[in-house]
Amino acid sequence: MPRAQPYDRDAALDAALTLFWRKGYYATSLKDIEAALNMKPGSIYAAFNNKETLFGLTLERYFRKQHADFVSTLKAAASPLQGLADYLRRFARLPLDDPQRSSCMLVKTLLGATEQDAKLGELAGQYIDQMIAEMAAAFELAKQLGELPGEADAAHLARRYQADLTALGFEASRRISREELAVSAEELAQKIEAMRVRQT
Amino acid sequence: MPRAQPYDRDAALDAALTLFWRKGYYATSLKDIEAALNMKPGSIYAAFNNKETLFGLTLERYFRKQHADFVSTLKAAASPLQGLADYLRRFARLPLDDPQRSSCMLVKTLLGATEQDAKLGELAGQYIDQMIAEMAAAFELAKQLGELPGEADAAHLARRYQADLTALGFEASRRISREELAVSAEELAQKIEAMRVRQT
DNA sequence: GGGGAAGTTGAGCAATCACTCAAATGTGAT
DNA sequence: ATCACATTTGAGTGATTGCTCAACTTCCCC
Repeated sequence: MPRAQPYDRDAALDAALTLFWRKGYYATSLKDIEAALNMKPGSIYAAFNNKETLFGLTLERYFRKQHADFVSTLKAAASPLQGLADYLRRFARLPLDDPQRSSCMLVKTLLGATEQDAKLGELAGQYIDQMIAEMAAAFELAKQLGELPGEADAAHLARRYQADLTALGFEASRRISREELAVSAEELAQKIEAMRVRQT
Repeated sequence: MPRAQPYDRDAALDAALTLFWRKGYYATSLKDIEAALNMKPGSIYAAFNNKETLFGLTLERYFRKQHADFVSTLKAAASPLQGLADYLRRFARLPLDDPQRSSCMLVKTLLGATEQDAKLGELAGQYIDQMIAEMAAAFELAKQLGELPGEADAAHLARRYQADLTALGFEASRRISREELAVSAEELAQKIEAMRVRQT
């Protein structure tokens, strides 16, 4: 008896995102996907071409969310450096069962990718580079606004910032209390704020 | 025509370690293992029980190496804090094609583990905790030697140190120049050294 | 109300997965 | 020499993998 209700692409991609984020590309089987999307194989392939393409779509979706989140946090802040510090502190406020605490999907994908299908790893790497570029833009803006000294290396600061974020995400993925995580986030945030030149 | 030369357990485990480190647990097939160890399936199962056990053995092997490396670096240093700083700087000196640059195997395993076989993830987590405990012992020793102030939180410092190390390893896994990596490592190392109280 | 177009279905494809075991053979004690 | 034991072999196990497709149902336009 074919022809159930047509699928909801947004809902399906969200479900796939949750699944892939949690289990990773290799450990997720099409059976898992069928169950999570409530779709039969034929429909899945008609809609998303194949497993790899579907994963790519979810990765892009994840990136867009993270990117939008980062940008909106920066815009809401009083200054670039303040926004960067705020973004770090937000990590500590995430509830223990928040999916965000299960480590960044881009990092997991990059680390889990093998050379045999390097596409996914490269894709994740590109998205991470885009995030870093966005961070570098924030540091650059801070320079232009006089928040940072003129000799500051925005590109380097951005790479370090992203690495700190990765490390914080890794800490969060361990069994750690919110208080401990908050202390770590606070330290990193203050390190950012301490870079601000005295506005004499 | 059976019965080739008997296998060399150490060499086999080293080969398996390299393979698993590079590709991860799920993406590594028994075909890959057969080729890397130059053993047929029967021999592999006679020697290592199954794939999961073999992976566990390689993970332990990896941990032992990392642990021994850390401990010897600390012992060679003039003081605990100096040793911790040295260990960070060693990262930057690794050649670009060193397997160590492809991110810590424990971290990769922890992030790649799913709940369906959580054993491997838990195992990796335990080894990481042991590394953190070793780091905490170093910070504690630094306190007792008067290198650190009495109110320093060794456990917290160790967790942050490990997170920094993870972040550095992640930076190293990206396509990054040795110089850039050296700058990051130097920053982290100086952060450690800056904690030293003035020996008046 | 007739007829494509679009889309879902689910059985089943070849390939691969982790894994097994009877047969073959080298090894060491007698 | 002989024999029991230990160990490797590799074809082959059933299960699962990612994926295909003919059949079918619903929708929309005429």
